[in-house]
Amino acid sequence: MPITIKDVAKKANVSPSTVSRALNDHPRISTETKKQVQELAKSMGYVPSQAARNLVTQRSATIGVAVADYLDPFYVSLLASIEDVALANNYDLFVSSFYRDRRREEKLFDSFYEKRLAGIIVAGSLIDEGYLSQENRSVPVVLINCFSYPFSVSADKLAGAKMAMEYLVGLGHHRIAYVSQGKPLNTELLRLQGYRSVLRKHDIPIDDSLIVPGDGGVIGGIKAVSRLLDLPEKPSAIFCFNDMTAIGVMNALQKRGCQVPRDCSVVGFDDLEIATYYHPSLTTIRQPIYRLGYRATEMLLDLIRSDGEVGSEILEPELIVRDSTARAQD
Amino acid sequence: MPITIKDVAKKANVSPSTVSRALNDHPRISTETKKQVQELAKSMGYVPSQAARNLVTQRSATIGVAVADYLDPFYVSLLASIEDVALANNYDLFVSSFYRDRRREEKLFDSFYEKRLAGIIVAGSLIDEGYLSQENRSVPVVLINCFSYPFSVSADKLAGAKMAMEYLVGLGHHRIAYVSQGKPLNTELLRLQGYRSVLRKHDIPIDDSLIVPGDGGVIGGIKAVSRLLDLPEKPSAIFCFNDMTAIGVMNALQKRGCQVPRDCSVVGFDDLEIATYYHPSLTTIRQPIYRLGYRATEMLLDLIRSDGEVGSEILEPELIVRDSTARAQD
DNA sequence: CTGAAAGCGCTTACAG
DNA sequence: CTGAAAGCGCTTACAG
Repeated sequence: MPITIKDVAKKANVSPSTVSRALNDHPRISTETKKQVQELAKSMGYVPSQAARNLVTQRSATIGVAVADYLDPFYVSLLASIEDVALANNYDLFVSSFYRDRRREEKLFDSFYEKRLAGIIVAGSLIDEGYLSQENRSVPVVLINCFSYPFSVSADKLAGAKMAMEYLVGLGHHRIAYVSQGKPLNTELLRLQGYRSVLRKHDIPIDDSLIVPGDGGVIGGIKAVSRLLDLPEKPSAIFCFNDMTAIGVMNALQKRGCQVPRDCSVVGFDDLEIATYYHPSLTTIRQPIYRLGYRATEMLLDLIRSDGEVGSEILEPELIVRDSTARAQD
Repeated sequence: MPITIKDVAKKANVSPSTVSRALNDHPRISTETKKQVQELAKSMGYVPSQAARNLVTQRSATIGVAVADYLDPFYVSLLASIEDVALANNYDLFVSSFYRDRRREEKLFDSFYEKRLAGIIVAGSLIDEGYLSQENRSVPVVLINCFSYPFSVSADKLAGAKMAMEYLVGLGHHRIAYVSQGKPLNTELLRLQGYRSVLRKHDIPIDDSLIVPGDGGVIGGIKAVSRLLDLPEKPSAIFCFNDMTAIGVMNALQKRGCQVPRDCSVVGFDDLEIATYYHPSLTTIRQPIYRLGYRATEMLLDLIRSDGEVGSEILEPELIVRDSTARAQD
């Protein structure tokens, strides 16, 4: 059994109250007893029980973070800045993934709520504005990349998709495919909207057979390619939902003897580390990952501290040109 | 403020004890009141406080998982099986990374202990057997890939390294480099031991300039290559600490105009998803990732339930031949 | 089958 | 500056 505050009190010949105050640097306590108690507690290996403390103070210093997919480095990279801000403010993190499964996301939220966490950040939510109906549960929730939710930080997916498409069109590509995530979420619909609007703007006809579903991961990209290469008229460029999809796409293209970028250009979305190191390196739309996590956490801390009104924030993405794109051939 | 058991009791005109029993499916309670209370609680949106429950029952249904690096998919893949076993046994997971930093690992352990978690799994520990000295803190700890710790599950790194080296030597390679993780951990030393023993066995002289440090990630692999390509006599094959390192290595080789596998063979360790999808696909040593996490969690549950003696377990790795390796040229 | 009471390990007004 | 007491939200022997 762990050592309790009473054990320390007994050994120090003081009351539990005094031990508590000593350990919490309370002002009204003599420097002497404070130091004595602190040393004794340490030597006994005393570690306070967070559960007991949270219960009595009615607050918690833990933030819950739910990410869509551990295996997508985008979400994992987000954790770095979330952790930086959280630790700097003496919060720690409870991280979990819901594997792009709505049920699991709901369960995760329940389990966070049972723990009475101070607040929750969800990245890649499938519930989206659904969190609004949870407002009777009094816990602040901030979403990343769901701009329709009032407390959220997002990269501008529409602008990002437009950049990618303008760039490809500018290279002379007319048959441009889009490999989606396969789920009709906001973040998906905005990319698709960008895809369509740029084509329309340049009077390029929209061919729905060039819009194929992926799954947000490598496998989805691979499957998408086999559909695209079976088309009577193949695409000369492929815009992908994200970098993981793009890696699957590039891999499948190369396996089928289709050189990137000579025979087909590929553009991703996210700018993961692997985008730089894949061969060929990947042209992509960089999401401001660090800023996303940073601002989301600051926003959550604001909500925790003051219930203050905060709006949804939108950050600008950036086109990063690398070796997976080239001029259209003819 | 969240709804408490008292709120439900008042509204249901029963005592808090009865509410508690109804919600916990206690046997000695009438089916009728049980159902009534359960429905009322649900309609009121009552969610029990885990902190309060843990405090009074003196146990927790949460397992802490500390992994060396979120950005290395090896660790993240481990989470899948850990989660499977944990959820099947009604435990949930508290996951965190210590970013290959010993201080952070220590802090993480403290923070886990404050939460009085049921047990802890550490993958890629830098503390290793150091956890033994923490035994006064009464929490079971299972390590993954640290076979010198009594409660651990590991892949056989020595055997894995030997497989990789025997395979390369069998292809006719004599100048084989090793890119390490850069830290003198067990898991590293065993690979090095395997590297050396195979060379010795085949009477190939050991050239220490071919042993260069990486950092367990892509960047380390890239840096290692610039050192290797500056050698007067270049290696014809490179054995890498892990797949992430190998990706850095392959990338740097290709950037410097060195074709893989024609000019240089590369072997990784882990068999991450990306090993299949990188171009060229990576020959590697497969760690039984799912089994590692699975057995570690079962072992931890045994410890939680019975304090029973458990030994350290070693699982066999497997050589996966792909396209990053070829016969030596001359 | 149900309720009143004690207690888990803390913190914090309230006295002194 | 220190201690006794109450209480956070639960569970669970102990009575009835």
